[in-house]
Amino acid sequence: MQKNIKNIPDDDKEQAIVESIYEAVIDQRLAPGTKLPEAVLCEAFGVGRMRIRRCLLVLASREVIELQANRGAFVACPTPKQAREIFEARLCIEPTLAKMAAQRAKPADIKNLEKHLMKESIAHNAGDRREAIRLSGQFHNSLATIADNQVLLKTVKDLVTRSSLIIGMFGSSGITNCRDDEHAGIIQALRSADGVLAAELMTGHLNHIKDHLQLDKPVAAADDLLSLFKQN
Amino acid sequence: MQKNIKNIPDDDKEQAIVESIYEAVIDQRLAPGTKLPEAVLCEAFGVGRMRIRRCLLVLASREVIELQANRGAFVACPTPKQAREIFEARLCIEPTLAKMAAQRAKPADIKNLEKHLMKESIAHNAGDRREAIRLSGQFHNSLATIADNQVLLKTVKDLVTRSSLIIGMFGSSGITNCRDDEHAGIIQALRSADGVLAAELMTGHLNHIKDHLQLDKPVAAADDLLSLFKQN
DNA sequence: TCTTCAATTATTGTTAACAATATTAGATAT
DNA sequence: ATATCTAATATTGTTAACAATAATTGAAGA
Repeated sequence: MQKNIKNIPDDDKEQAIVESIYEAVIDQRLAPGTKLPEAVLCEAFGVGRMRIRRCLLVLASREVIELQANRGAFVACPTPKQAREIFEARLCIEPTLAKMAAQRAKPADIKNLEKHLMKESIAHNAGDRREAIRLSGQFHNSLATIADNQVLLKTVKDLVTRSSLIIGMFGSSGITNCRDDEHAGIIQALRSADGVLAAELMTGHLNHIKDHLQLDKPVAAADDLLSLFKQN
Repeated sequence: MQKNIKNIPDDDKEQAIVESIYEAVIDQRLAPGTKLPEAVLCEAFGVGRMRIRRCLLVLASREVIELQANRGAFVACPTPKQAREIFEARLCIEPTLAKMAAQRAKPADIKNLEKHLMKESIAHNAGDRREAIRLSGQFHNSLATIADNQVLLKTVKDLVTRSSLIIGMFGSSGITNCRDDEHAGIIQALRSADGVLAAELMTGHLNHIKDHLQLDKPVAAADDLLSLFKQN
């Protein structure tokens, strides 16, 4: 008889906390270098210190935060070198991923992407930079989802998250980073199941983002945290 | 003044423990499904339970082991679906990585690879399957090192490690999985700085490995694995 | 002999107290 | 006022005891 194997108890809750911090990083509500004190996070998420510490360790293992001895957790500050490596990794992975997505996209997938694109466009026109960044990251994750590969999805998700940090540190503040018309082009390539075109467009797209970075630029500082997570 | 920022105290030791378990998985000294009791690991590495638990969490976050609620840690048992996704991910990443390596390989890199290949050949001829698997995994990591991209290195390392688990579960026991002559071909491509060829050869190489898997092999259910490996 | 159930044992998960370290605040001196 | 050193505070890291759960054992019954 098949026994129902449970994961770590309240793993769901911890996963939710990790996810919540991921989201905050993607949305740039958590700037690079922000300190994440255990006590504050315990308060914010209403859990014990042990849980928070586990979440922080997972986040550190994904290099979304950095742990310093006896000093605590800080949102990661990617170096220019790391930024180059991350975008190089994205250029290595995502074009092929786009190709895979083009080969596998079902009509429902295309429809979802179109819906997504509209949201992007709205956020963009409304000047909601934060939402625009969030959605455009989500677009890249969506391709991994369509390609139906959990391994690559997780990898891309980490890279996209860290890209948000990079953009936060090295991005020209005035310029939108993911141009939604480029996303539109990729969707069009998926629609016509043109994998090679999708890959080419993705390469160009990532290069555009990368080229708009100023990889020699000073850093920003911290915000207050409790209010950020408090509305649970 | 540049302050010497230390990481988590004895982070080195924990990293060594994690690395040690990685190695054991790669070498197939730890079979899929093997239970990893905290007490045993504490004894083996001479550290407290807290340390071990942190290590296990990191390993779980990399999907090298699986944590089950109130039951403990087990070496991961990749499913056929996961196996396909992992090799698909490798096919997505490593050909491009090989291309990058070909563009960046210095003479010293080539020399190291040749030395490595010789070791592989020796292990292969000696019929030391375990060592052969270990070395051939290391070959793939070496390319990531030559490509000089830490992000991709870490990703590939995880994929190679999990590939060892896959080979352990689905591999035909008689057949060597990484054929060293294919490695030799890739090295030759690097030597002549032919990135496109290196990528093609890598694609073929990974496909060969994948094709030698029997992904519909009767695999013991997770529950049965427990009793299968109970050696305590 | 094989099942089933209960009691025991072993293992994992959590908590709270404590230790170690870093940060802050305050006093003193230049 | 500024800088420096020291004491006080706050935060992180560790430990050990305890709680919760699963695995094992053994007995009873079919």
